[in-house]
Amino acid sequence: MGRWEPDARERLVRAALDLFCEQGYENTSVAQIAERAGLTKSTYFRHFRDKREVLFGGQDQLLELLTSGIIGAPPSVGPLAAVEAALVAIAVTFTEERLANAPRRQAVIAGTDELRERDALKMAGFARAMKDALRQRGVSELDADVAAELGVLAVRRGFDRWLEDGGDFAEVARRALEEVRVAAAELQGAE
Amino acid sequence: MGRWEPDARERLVRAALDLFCEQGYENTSVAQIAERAGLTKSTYFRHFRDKREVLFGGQDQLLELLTSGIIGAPPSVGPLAAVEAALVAIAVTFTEERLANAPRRQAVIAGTDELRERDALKMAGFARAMKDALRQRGVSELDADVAAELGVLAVRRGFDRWLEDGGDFAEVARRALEEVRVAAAELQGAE
DNA sequence: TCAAGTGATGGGACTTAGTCTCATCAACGG
DNA sequence: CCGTTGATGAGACTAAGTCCCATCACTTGA
Repeated sequence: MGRWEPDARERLVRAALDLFCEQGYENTSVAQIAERAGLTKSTYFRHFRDKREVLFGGQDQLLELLTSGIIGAPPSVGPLAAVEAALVAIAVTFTEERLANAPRRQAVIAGTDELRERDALKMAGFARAMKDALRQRGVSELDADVAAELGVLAVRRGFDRWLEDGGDFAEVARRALEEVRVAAAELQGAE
Repeated sequence: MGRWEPDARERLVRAALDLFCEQGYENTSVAQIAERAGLTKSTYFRHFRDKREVLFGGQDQLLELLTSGIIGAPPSVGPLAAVEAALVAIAVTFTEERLANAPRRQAVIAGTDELRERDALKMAGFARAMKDALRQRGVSELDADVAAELGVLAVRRGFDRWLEDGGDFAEVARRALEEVRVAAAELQGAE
């Protein structure tokens, strides 16, 4: 395991975020990112499959956590309770350090179509993972779809609130899901 | 309004879909698409902003239809009924001709991450449009979010069924929304 | 102590997406 | 018949992303 300066990957992430904030995503080249990290373009593409991905690292881990969170929930509980377990499961990745960088990261993503595209795909991946995991629990295709979609909505809303208020993501997400669940219920009769 | 061979845009769409099916999306270059359409790369990029967009034409129109469908719904009806009006409004774009090309188009999209990404962004755009339109009706931020997300889910599910069975999209989508609505209701107590 | 192996990196050639600018050509109005 | 307009062609250019090979740091085993 040869190594010169360690943490090449993290250095690339930091360099990218800094540059994107300083001069914008579009005005930043991969070569520039690599250079600031003390590396080259070749090395960049060994760590990230494209220019966007440097902002979306570690989301594969989230997929696994969501899946195992749902599958690991007690067999007796319903789909939404299983989704809640999934939200709690991913909370371990929402660390202080992540919170520190999140505002800048979100600002960059929000300002670039190319990045919002990647973000949308990641969210769709979350929904897909939760749906598949729910199906494994014997939940119907329709119920799994609805529960997963409400789950993703809760993640999005919970994340937004976490950005503002901080605190324990598990608790924030739990409240967001409850909120969404009640809204979905009350939507029924409202004419 | 000078014109040589008419319908350049449609020719590009057809050429692209054919080539993507014949040799795959990744193995097809924009220059190839343009050449088969009897045009050049320059002209291609005047009609579509990138290589992906040739498969997603006319979705701006859908945004307008969704928005006006929701805003134009009777003021007395609830969020989900307004969403239903939006689904009915977009049905005019789901023509026989579109149905004919849809299977091949879906197959290409499903097989390429880059295209699934664009698809996810479009769906997120639908949700955003519906949410904003609902907000204009005075619907709360939370309720608008939930109703819009359920609406997009209904569009997705309705579209899948329309691909298989054909028929009137308005009716199919209406049924899909009703289905989703009932599922969301029954999800509440299920333990 | 040194030689071979391994894994991460550097470097450069190459293809293609996408932008930009300028020339051209067909239709249309007067 | 001429000037304008709008769509196209052509080609230069930048940067993303791929590929291949050389190189260097570190490890392992004799």
